[in-house]
Amino acid sequence: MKNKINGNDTLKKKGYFLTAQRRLLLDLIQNSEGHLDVKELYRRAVEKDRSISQATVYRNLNLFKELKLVDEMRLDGIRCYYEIKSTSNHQHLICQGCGKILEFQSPHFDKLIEAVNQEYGFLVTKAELYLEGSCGECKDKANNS
Amino acid sequence: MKNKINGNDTLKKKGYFLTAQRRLLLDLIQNSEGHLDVKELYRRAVEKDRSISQATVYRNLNLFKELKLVDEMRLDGIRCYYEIKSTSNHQHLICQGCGKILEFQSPHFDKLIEAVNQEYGFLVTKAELYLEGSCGECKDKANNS
DNA sequence: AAATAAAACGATAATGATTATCATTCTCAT
DNA sequence: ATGAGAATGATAATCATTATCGTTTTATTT
Repeated sequence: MKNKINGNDTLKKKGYFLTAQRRLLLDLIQNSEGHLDVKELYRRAVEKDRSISQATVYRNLNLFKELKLVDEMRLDGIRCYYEIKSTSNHQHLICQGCGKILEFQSPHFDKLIEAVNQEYGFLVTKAELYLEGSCGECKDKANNS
Repeated sequence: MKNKINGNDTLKKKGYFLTAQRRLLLDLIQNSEGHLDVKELYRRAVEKDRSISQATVYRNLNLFKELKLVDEMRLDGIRCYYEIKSTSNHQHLICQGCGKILEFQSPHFDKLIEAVNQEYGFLVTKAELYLEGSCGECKDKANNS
């Protein structure tokens, strides 16, 4: 699986250099299952490039955010998670039992955004939903104990 | 407006002391318009009690959270805001233009929670929606410039 | 291919928010 | 009033993130 991201093009088009570090980071984010936080991304980056710096990870995540190449979401109180920007605007469920992160989509969400716009005259540019609770398995476990 | 919070009772019932500092903090949170962050809460607390410590503010906010006396929400990437736990589960809009925080309610939100439960077997215990954008006024301002 | 200026890098110091520590002070049941 | 445990104030420690700075890359121009 090669780097299919248009990120490389986007960087150049906007006048940024396409460095080895940036290519590596975009690659890792794209090819990761699930959701990466800064620490985990750095860990994986170091495996491939022993000399890469944490500062570079932070710097470039901010750049990617700016260029809308990645989405940032705050899934627990502390850490941010990153994923390649996708067209489907799914939201996330965090299970407090096992820490699993589920993704979901719902027409209600879009209707909600619409309603906010119509009823309050508020133009939404970023929407992030944080739902915390128990996934099916953990719910059952709690009941059986 | 006196301290009508059942927090005082809750504290005692759970075996915590009802200290002057705790009373003050609950009072400030309850009687504040809008949304307080730690810094602002501390500022206001110091006005009333010159010797209160930041640590006490953090400590007790965590306690209040634990006892479900206050709600914590992360309205920008950095700060948390606190408000007395209310029965109406409203959500928040943050205007990027003027920083204003609006509250809103929508039946779509409850439907969303329901859908998550039914479709994914996920039991939601905490829901927080972060909507960022432009309020009516700031939207107009942007259009006229 | 060598020279160049701007951009990006690595290492690390600095910052800002939050938590932990500890000696002292309160709280409240006795 | 007294004493044991809880809470506080002051401050050090931690953790994530940002800023700084000297060096190295990058892409372009000779």
